[in-house]
Amino acid sequence: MKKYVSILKRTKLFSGVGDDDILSMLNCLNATVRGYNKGVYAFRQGEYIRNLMILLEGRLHIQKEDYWGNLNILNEICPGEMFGEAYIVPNSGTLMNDVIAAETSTVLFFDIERILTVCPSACPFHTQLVKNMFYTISDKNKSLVQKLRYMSQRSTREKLLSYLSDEAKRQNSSSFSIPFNRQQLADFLSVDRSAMSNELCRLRNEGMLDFHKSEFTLYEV
Amino acid sequence: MKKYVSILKRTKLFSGVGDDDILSMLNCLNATVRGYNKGVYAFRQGEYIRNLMILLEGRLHIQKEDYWGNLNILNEICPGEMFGEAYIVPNSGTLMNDVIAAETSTVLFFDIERILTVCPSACPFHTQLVKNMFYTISDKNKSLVQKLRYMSQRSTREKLLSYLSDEAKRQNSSSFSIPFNRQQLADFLSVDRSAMSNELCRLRNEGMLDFHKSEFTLYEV
DNA sequence: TCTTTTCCGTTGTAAAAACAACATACTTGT
DNA sequence: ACAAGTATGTTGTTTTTACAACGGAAAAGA
Repeated sequence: MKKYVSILKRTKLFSGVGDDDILSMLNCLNATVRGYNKGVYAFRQGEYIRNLMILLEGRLHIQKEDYWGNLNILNEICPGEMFGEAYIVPNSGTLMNDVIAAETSTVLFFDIERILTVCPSACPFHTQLVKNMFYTISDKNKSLVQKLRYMSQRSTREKLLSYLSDEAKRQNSSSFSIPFNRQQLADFLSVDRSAMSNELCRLRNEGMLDFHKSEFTLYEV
Repeated sequence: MKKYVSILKRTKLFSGVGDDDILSMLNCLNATVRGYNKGVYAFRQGEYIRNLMILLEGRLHIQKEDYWGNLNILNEICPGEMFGEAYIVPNSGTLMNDVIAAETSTVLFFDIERILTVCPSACPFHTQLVKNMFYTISDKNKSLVQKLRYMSQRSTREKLLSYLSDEAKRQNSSSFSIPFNRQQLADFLSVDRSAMSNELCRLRNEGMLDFHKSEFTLYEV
């Protein structure tokens, strides 16, 4: 468990907590670790989730496949990110999506009840942890709203532009890279790959942007 | 403030807290009340939000209008619901959407820092409040993911069917009513109203469902 | 009750996306 | 280095949606 402390100290959840305290908190919170090979399902629709999780290594995709095989990547989890927080509410039902390891991944499992119920005065960092957890889930909430904004755009062109301009703003540069290949980006935005590829090239021809692989550059008008 | 206790005791946030305790907690949490007439903007894009809010009476729509005037209702807030939780993270930037009173509304404002930082041992219900708050935001998170699922459907037909079947499941009946008129439903699903109306009638002709105004009935295959 | 406004369905047209199929460039594994 | 597999761009066709415009029904207001 010790080898993950260096990762955890950089996560939002443990921000402001010292190394030794992280270790003792992991014990206190009943944390366990599990690995998933690339392409393996970590969780499947219909399963019960009773833990809060943090991705330590690798990359996870939260996705949903409909009756006709259309795949939609609802979210991408990167190392240090927390997930599963939507299902820890008592009687919240079963998981509605699949979680698949886009790369070989390591996941940390928490007992959420312990975070929320253990007397805070017993552990000096407990208050900080609750605060961090709240900020984290609040942040995720915001990014969901953000994605909802991309998705609410009517055309593929607008979906692309809203996503790419947000990404440029987020990375603070008109040149940036995205964590998707074409098919994944199409799935993320819920559009057809070839139509999207088409639109990207059209935008390039119009001089609005340029790209090589997953590196994009946006141009002013 | 006293007159709102009967509303608050039925909210998720104050679930399990007694009347007297609610009153004292409102003081402790620096709660204030403000009213908005129907059609008035409660908040506008670009404003800073530093509070957590609960809608006491009325109905709010969280919406976004793009450059070309397309309106998208991102969410509907009903009495007892908490909102604003995505913007209380330090340095989370300004509000990205508009909040408009769909009906004349009353809103309760909290100081979020007090909830998270005041020593819990000083107030016996503090732990419960934190727990409730976490469950609430977690639940909202889930409903955002749910809406994302509707939006990720490629066609208007699929968007309608996924939303309506979810609503039927949620209300536990094949006959149910939705809180939108046609234009609002179209905005919610981010599609054209007339095209959606068209698709609804097509579905009715195919015998998959029936409707009068906002009352819907789904049929088995 | 009468008028005005809003809501809903309908139709035709133009635009856009989905789909299918293929060519080329790039990766990966051996 | 070579072969096999994957990713990306391209084109033409079909399907679907957006848009605009309108008529009737229902609701709200005077």
